Amino acid sequence: MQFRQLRYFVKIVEAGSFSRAASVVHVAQPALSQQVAELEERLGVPLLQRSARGVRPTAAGEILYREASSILHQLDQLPGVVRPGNGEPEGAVSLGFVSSLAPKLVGGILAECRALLPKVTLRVSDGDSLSLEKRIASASIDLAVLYEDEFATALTRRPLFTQKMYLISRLSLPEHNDIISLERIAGLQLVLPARTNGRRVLIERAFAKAKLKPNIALEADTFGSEMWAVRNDVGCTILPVGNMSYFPYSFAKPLLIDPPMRLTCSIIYSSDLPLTSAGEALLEFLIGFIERRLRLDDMPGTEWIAKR
Amino acid sequence: MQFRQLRYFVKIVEAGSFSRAASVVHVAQPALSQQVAELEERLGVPLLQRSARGVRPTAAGEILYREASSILHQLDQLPGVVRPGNGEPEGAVSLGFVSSLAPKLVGGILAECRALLPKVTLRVSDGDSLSLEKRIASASIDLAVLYEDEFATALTRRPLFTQKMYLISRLSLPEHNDIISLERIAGLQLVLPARTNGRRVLIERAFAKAKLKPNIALEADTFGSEMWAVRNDVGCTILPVGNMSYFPYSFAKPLLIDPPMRLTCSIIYSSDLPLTSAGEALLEFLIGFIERRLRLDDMPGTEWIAKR
DNA sequence: ATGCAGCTATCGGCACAGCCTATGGCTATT
DNA sequence: AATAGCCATAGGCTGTGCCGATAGCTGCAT
Repeated sequence: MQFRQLRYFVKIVEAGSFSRAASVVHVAQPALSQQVAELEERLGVPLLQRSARGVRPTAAGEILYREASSILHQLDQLPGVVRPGNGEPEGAVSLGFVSSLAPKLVGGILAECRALLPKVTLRVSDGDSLSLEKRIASASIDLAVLYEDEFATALTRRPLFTQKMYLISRLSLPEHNDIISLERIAGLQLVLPARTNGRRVLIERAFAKAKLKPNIALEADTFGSEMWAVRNDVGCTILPVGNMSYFPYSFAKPLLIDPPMRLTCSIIYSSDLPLTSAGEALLEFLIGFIERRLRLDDMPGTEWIAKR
Repeated sequence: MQFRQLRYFVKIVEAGSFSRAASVVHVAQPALSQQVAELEERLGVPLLQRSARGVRPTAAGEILYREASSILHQLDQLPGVVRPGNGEPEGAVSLGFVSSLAPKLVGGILAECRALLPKVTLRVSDGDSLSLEKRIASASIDLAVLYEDEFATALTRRPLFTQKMYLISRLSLPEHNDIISLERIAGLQLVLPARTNGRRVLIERAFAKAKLKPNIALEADTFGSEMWAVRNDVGCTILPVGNMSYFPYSFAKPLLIDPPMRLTCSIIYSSDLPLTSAGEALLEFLIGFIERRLRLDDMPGTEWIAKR
């Protein structure tokens, strides 16, 4: 793949014709034909619809145009971005939040960060813990807030807080003292998210450690569908009670799990390479922000562990 | 600028040495020296600290490493992303929100969008209306929600709602019927955001139309500082009353402005090129989401105008 | 000190990617 | 039917970027 090909392609789409674009980029028209042809071959998709009046992008071409523009834009910014930041944190930082936390955090973070670090541009995405981890590894995002206990060596981890896990079910189970054992849970139908979810990973590991196997009745990837399934008695689920605040439906009393299971929320970033100064500043800001937000909510079973 | 250079550079940083990287990318070591030298010259900054044991990135090099990794990652994704999406919307969409609206909207959007359009990855940024507009023009983001009345021709505009503007001051002003004229306001000290802000642009235009000039006592770029300044009687400001809900401080009663001034909130996107199917889906989702959110808040002086 | 091992920078030569001009085929317009 | 504009193809040329060889540097062992 060539940078030049993308630049040509973008100019051709904008000009609506090979020949007009040729005069814009100061090369002869056949050169553009060649480059686009190679691009199309490489991607295995026709990108432009040729006609006697010029060209129009195909569906694939439109997608490529957007992606390419964005890439080229980043490329243009490089010379400015790369100059060593002197003093005030400045530049772009990409954040990733695990989907279950994103709604609670993102809005406030955007607002406060803009006031506190006005020269820092934030980009925010969400996803499940595993894909966030991958995106950290590939340096596609700088910092991620997610649920995870064990990490690849290339990641630095700042644990923030832990949450006790409870068994949630539609109907009451006959347990003493509101405590239920893993053995008992192994006999129940469970509703859990897919294996890319940090909570799921923790649960699997707890079962494996006790030489048990969870009995998964349904994999529900969005929290809403998971709650729906539990409410309709498809099975039980396991989660920190704090997560349920948005779903005040009628469930049985949560049962504490024995042995206790704690979900850890951390901020991670790549160990391979230090953060930029803007990244550093944001890391500290995030820790403070999440702590404040957490104390505000005061969810049972939640314990703050990060040091400042 | 060449992709090859970025790819080489990234590999060199990861390998910690030119020669090791050379064997990784299967070229001779001098080729890498050349390419990096050219890259450094082009950017005007040394990127690598050479030593007898290998190389370490300089501060600028670390920044470039992050940026380059992210660019190359996008590049790698291209072949997969470009293939025409059949049926369900899929792919990445970049959204921009004007800073004053971002906190209210972003969290909920991430959550609902993930449930509704699971295959769509969102990237979110915020900024003031003018920079968002620029980023739309450069295709660095796909859709933006902002305050603006007049647009460059290359932008398509979907107006969402308008809000009546009021004069906010610390102390009561002796006006009849809670209405104040622009002439009167021209005699007052104002606290307003910088010229890149959509609200500021609207106000400037209203004054210009009446052949008046606003008397700016202070430019306050974050909403918090603006409110602080008004509360401390540095001057008055002009805004939709809905914006003040987060600042329940003691101000005088808002005065309606004569002639009436309405701030329009719109979604914009590039007219040059249609949205991807994921972008289309998100546009419709956003309109619905913002309408619901607005009706929930029920702010006085707000009028929904978008058609479905 | 001296030599060695390992690193990066420089140099000259070569191959090919990518550009140019010229041209041909196509389609919509006149 | 002629024309004007469009894109694709072909053949020749040029400059970019590769290679191998080598020089210069630094830290470490002898």
